[in-house]
Amino acid sequence: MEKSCFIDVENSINSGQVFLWKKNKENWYGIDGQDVLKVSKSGRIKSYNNTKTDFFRKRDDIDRIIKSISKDSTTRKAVKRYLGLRIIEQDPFQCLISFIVSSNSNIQKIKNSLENISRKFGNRVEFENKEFFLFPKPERLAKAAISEIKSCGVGYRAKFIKDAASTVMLKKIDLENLKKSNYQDVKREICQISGIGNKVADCVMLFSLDKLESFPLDRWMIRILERYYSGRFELETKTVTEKQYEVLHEKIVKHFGPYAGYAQQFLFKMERENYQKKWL
DNA sequence: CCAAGGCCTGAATG
DNA sequence: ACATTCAGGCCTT
Repeated sequence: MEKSCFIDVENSINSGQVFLWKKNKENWYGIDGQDVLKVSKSGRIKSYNNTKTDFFRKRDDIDRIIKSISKDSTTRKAVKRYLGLRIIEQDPFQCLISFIVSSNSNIQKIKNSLENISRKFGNRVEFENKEFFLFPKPERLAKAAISEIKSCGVGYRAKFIKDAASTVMLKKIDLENLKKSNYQDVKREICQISGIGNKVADCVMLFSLDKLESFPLDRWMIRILERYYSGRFELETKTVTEKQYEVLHEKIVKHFGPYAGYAQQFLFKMERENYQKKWL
């Protein structure tokens, strides 16, 4: 198979980008907003209601991107090991809520909470004789009681979820429109939603708003930078303050270039596998 | 601008 | 058993 069109479905889904996915025999089934996707081993997509989507970003010139981000031996190793790993372009609202839920949490729990949210507030559909719950629309979450949202296991994030849903419902923020804006503007916009800081914003922007220079800096990525790039990306404070995050991101884009987000995904995947962390 | 403390929750650790 | 810690952070003092 040609390198440029190969998609490693398994590793792409199991890399902390999406959560509402499960495997059934050879295929992966997942929720993407108001659609259900079935992805075959080769990356062929069949969907419940044919929403237009480029889920695996086939439009990206992956060879060029890989060449562009391969700036050091660590990245080159990660890219080689996880060839076919892709950035996923998912439904923006689902992505927004997913990463609000993700803060101060872990993959297992995020998945659990999101499944509860879909089951409780999303529409039930049948696809290939299987039952699915679509991701709830903004209106539904906006009008939900905080206590109802809390019952999904999200704790103090319940209010963030409700507020974020209201913000989208009232079109104070137009997610689709943000795809056309630049990195700085989008980040400023969505960081106004409470529950969304730098890291969550970068995830939302990278995985749903077409901002490939986003480089989510969580504990893992900080650890990776310390371990493999000693000195180059030094933190000047003990904790990652807002200012430090910004400074660090500038250095990162200077090093990895405009597709830094892809580098992040390869590095993240490699390090998590090294530590045998569980995925979905 | 930075540091410290609090926050839901459940799995892991002592 | 039971308490404490920790996990893909963020918000408030």
